[in-house]
Amino acid sequence: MRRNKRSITIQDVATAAGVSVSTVSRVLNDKDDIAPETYERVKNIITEMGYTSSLAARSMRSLRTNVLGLIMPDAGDPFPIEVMKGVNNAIAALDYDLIIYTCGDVRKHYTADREKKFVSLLTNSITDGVIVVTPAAAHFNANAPVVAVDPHNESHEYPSVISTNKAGAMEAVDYLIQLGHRRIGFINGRPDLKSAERRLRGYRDSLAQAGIPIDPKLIVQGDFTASVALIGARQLLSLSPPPTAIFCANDQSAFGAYQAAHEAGLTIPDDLSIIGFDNIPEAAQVRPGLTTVDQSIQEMGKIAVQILLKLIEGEVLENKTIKTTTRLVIRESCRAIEGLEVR
Amino acid sequence: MRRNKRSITIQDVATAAGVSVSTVSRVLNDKDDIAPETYERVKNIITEMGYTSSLAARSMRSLRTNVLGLIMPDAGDPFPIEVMKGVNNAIAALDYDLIIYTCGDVRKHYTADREKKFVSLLTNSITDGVIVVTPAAAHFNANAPVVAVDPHNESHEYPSVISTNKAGAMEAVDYLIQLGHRRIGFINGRPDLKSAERRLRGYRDSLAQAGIPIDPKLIVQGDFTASVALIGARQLLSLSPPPTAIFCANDQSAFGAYQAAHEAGLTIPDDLSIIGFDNIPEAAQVRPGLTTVDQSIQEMGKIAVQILLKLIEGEVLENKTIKTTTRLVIRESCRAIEGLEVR
DNA sequence: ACGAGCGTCCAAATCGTTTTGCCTGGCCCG
DNA sequence: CGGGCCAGGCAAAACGATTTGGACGCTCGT
Repeated sequence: MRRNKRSITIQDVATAAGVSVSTVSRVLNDKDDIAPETYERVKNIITEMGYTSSLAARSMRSLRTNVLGLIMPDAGDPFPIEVMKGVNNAIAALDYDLIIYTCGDVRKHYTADREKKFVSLLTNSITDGVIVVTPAAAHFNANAPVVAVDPHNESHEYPSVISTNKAGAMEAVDYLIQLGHRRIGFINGRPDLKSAERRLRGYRDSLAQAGIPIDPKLIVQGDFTASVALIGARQLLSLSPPPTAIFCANDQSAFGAYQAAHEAGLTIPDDLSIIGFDNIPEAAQVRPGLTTVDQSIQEMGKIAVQILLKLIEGEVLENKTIKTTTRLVIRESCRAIEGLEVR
Repeated sequence: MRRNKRSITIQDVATAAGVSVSTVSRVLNDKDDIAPETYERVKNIITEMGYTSSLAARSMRSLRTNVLGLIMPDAGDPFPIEVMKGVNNAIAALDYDLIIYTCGDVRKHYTADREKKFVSLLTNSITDGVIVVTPAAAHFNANAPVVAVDPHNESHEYPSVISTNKAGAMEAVDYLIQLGHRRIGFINGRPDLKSAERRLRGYRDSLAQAGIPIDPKLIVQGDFTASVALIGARQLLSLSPPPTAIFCANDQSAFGAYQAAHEAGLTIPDDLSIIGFDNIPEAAQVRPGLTTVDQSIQEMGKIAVQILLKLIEGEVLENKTIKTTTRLVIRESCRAIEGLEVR
């Protein structure tokens, strides 16, 4: 095959500087026990030659690599992307680097096996620890700390960051009820995800609390994508009587509902109120602005980083699941009904 | 510090299977010269023990790692994200893995130095080649092939994938002119990016070709973000007379213009036509749907992968810059003016 | 004056793989 | 019956870094 031109090694630097390999190594790692002048000289030669130490060799020898890993589905789903941003921003300030492994579309390439493989791959060698977004596997044989963000289910061996899904959902539905809505549809998320289940639970509990009976026809299946939500929303709007409001398990689904409303000639919020979950950036850009439950996804990524660092430092966690609080963000997609005050 | 429990090595597998290390290695790499029964036995033990070979050790010894790298700014910018998706999808089908290095916000952490550092880091050891999105540096001392997507400027040592920015911009402005617009504003992109410059050039050329004089006040500075574009759009709308249409250097900027129109009480497209560039997914979701120049960003990522693979295989490229063609996508954000037919 | 202590550096071991060359039986063939 | 060949497997040498245990001069205290 291709014969690579050998790259510059620590050896080359050492001979160029007229010192030993180990001396160069201690310069690189800012050890003491080195004369200021040699330090300076070696340092210069390093930058001059454009030398970078091989991550492979480095991480093979020493346990610490100062690299963290992030494993996530890529898909069209904005959730992992937002987590990524949060993680990235949190890390940029630190003395760590980030390696992201993405496994492709959840529905095509991403399997629990791939996930496990990547966790092994990263923790076995290169990284000091990894964050896994919406992990499907319950067990990893990792060789470094693992933190999960929004895992499929909560009872796990690894610590995880999740938001108060149920409370958030209740807040959303409470808001709709307060606006006078009684027939409220729900577009569910992927049923295999714990977070979707919790939101459904919040929907049910909120209605029950208000004494509104639950109509099973008002609950349709979704999978957190706009396209499937579109189908569900059409179904909801074809009921008689149709719901006056729809609570969607995530913002993407809400966009699907927007489109269904558009197709049906309904204007939002006058004819139909819609509320989402997540508060992804697009929620603010869409017209009318989407009222939604903010779960500050980036914040979740940031917290995951903090936990991971603690674990790497050897600290023991007091509790393994960290909950981030949700918050209702009111924009323009909901409206009061039945003569209650408008806006 | 933390004393890691040593992970399972090829040694452990070897002793467990009662064979030598090298035998396990050839099983792993599907070499011949191995008895079917030993192959089977070792294979079983491997899965049983949940062994994964250390990427670090592997890539240190052999040149090929079957891992590609992607280096990109993360930022709030959807462009690199779309490239990422394209790259990822292209790779998922192949026998390669992908490692992504993101350098944080362009305006904060992302510097040419960091970029170079990452290229060295990845090419020196772990990856067989890397793709860099909107690279700022003109030269990398890489030890493996490098391909750029939408580089800051075109005259480079590494091959790059760019779209026909100027032609795309001309198509957009031609379209506006054809709709009867004469006062057309332009919100520029980041001036340090070649692509922005080319789009500006297209804007100028298209106007010149139609015999419309260029009013410098109609060109405002932007930086590819919605927030800065908002300021520029306000500025444009405060001119007298204001433009009847605005061409934005990217979709993000167009969203900024949307907001400015909203603030000014103008409805799109009746009072103001807006056209973008990129065709990011949000462009279809926004109301009214954004007419924009599609540069199929994901496709660019895919092409970058193809080129990179060729380089890795040792092929020589016929030409170093590959252009992807743009295409005008007409949605609802533009309208004919002055009694020309509507829609 | 002599050993201890200190500052600076080096040689060698080590990490977990892949790869190369060699060994060892068994089999075939002359 | 003996030599050559082949399949199957092993031992050892890389790869490029970090870490450990000294070595080698000096200075200083006693």
